[in-house]
Amino acid sequence: MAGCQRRNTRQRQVVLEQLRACYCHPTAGELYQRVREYLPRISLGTVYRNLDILQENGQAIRLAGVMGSEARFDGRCEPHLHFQCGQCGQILDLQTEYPALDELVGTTVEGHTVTSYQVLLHGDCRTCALSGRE
Amino acid sequence: MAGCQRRNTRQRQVVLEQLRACYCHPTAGELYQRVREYLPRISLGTVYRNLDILQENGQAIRLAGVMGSEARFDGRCEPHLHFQCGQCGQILDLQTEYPALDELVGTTVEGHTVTSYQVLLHGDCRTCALSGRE
DNA sequence: ATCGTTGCAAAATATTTGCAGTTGA
DNA sequence: TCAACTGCAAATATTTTGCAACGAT
Repeated sequence: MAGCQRRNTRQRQVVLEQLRACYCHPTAGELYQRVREYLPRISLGTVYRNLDILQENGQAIRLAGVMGSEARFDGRCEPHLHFQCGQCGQILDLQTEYPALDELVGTTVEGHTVTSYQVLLHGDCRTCALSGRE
Repeated sequence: MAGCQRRNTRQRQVVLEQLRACYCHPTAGELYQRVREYLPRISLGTVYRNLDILQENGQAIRLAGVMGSEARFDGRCEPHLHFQCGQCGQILDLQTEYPALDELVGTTVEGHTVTSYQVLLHGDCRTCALSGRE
């Protein structure tokens, strides 16, 4: 179903809307809970299917492999840095820019054409650092 | 079991050995298959448990942001770029270096202390591009 | 001897899918 | 129309865990 004529369903709209409204890089399950406030009868399968389609459209990004075994999603698609705290697990968008990486997009690196990138910084977030947890 | 005295078991040795011997950034299941050639009675649970411990030890990395729903692992821990092909899904290590990011390690970005990072480039690999697939 | 580790099997999680009915273009 | 989409429920896939036996130190 990749090259077909997509329809603009209410479910797809609300999934995208709530993904964008939410700064927490939600898992599919978390997003499902939020979307259910607007579409109580939506199913988790539909959320997964729409997340796949939104990725194809370039309207969502999947962050797999971040701590924990659930994939997380981001509705902000301009390349930007992510930071994940090793203590609280929270994922944050950073404003800091890396022109060196932006310049790779559209070029070829070691023979491979680059169309986008993801950066994940690991460490201890300000809140955890201040609270002195170790 | 995080702060305990680790033992150097044969299972842990072989898991690390095969992770390093393998340039394909294997999933836990793929690694399990390889390790079984040497330790036929090892269980998948043990592979998962050892991958967790190796990550704690800084001897393995769980790749962030990769396509697909299984986690993938890398036994090469010096920071380096990864590239994943959107067509064949293959993940490659790149040699290209990005000092700008190395410099972030040990510093604070927007208040958050950075201890490590991962970069994943997306695009079309040379092989897929040459084979003209779209 | 101690206690971290293992294999096994079951449980818990997470994701995908078949299908019949619904709906957007 | 009619093919894309949905809800539901079942199927799969992935990861984690309890437990008794084992083995490194």
